[in-house]
Amino acid sequence: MKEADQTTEEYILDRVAPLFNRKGYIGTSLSDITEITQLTKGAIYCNFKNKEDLALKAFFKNIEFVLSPMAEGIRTANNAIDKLYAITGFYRTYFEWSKVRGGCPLLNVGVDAQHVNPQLYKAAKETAAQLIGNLIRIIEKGIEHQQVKPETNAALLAGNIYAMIEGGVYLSMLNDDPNYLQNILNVIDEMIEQLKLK
Amino acid sequence: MKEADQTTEEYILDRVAPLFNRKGYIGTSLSDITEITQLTKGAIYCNFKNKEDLALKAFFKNIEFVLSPMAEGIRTANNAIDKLYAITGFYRTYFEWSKVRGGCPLLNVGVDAQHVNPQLYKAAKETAAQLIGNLIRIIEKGIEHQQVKPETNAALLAGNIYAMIEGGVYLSMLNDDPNYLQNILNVIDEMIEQLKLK
DNA sequence: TTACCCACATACCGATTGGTATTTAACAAA
DNA sequence: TTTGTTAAATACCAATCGGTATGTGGGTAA
Repeated sequence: MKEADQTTEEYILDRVAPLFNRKGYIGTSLSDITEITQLTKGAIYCNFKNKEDLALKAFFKNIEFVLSPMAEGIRTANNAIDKLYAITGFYRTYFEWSKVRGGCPLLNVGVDAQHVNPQLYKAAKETAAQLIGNLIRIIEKGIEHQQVKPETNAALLAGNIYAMIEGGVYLSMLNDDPNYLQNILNVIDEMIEQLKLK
Repeated sequence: MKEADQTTEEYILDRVAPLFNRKGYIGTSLSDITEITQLTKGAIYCNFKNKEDLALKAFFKNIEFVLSPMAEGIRTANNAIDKLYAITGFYRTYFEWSKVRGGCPLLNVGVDAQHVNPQLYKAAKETAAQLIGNLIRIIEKGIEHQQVKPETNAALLAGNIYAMIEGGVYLSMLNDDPNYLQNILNVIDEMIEQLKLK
């Protein structure tokens, strides 16, 4: 059941995080949680302050899980254009990858928690800001190192790219069809190609 | 309280629909509903089969409300390109317009209901299909009448446009900042401009 | 005037909610 | 062997959940 060197807290998070991602904060009940962990409320409340605490940590766990393969690809690429292609390349695997986890946690929590749980909503907002911030920095470094057209508006472009990605993720999840995301990634790749300094 | 010629059913839907849009299906309780309508459960269950029935009708009410200004603009335009511009023009008002209603019902229900309420999820899916279908038909008619480049892939383009719009809506709602949507609409407008048959 | 109908209110239902106080059992230190 | 600690189980709580059975009061038709 529990992996060898895993604490109970980690074990609970591992089992519960996908549940929160799928059913949302209110939709996930304590009995759902005790059922999937095969533990009792005593164990849950011994390791987490309350449901909100658990949900928040589950969100970060989900984000870390679904995004973990992206960092490596970005790091490996040694110029801005290739880093951007690494990002779209990662998102080409994202539909299948996040689907087993209940979809994109950023999209799910951002929509689900807005009028329901301020803390979770704030966490989603900050995560999105961080992702877009990373993208901005890549583009700006690209301009700095003469890899990207100097007239590029980094913040504008980064926001557009993430809007397109999340929109593609949304339509793909809604229709259970990876093509919506793939098609929008093709458009983004064309945009990246146009950024190149010839 | 209730408008003159309004049935109780319409009155309940009017008051309850924004609530469902904001808080989701599970997040909206019967006591929320009786509170905002100033009616009792007797009145609710006299006019609706159950909570699911009410939520479903509330969704369609929300969709009809937020999208109602779009049809007129499309109808008025007398060629495909102008109809497409009418759509992006409408979505330039969409952030403020849908915000008072609790955001985009298509996005909210599509994300919220997926693993929680199959009927609502299906309704969101079908609504999205209808919107994209309309867009496809406009583009295809444009090709037919030599207003749009004949090599245009209507289904592909329509899917991309809606992904971009919903992504922009998502980021704008998440950050309470209309610019994400505006910026992506600018990109879409550029795409429309390129569709023109010179 | 009476009888009926029906929209809505009231009162109640068992089940479930998130949370807590108490108990238990296993282990470590003495 | 005893004691202290602590993680987890158990038992319990008031509040709320969605839903229903019964009451009630005003309008309508006979």
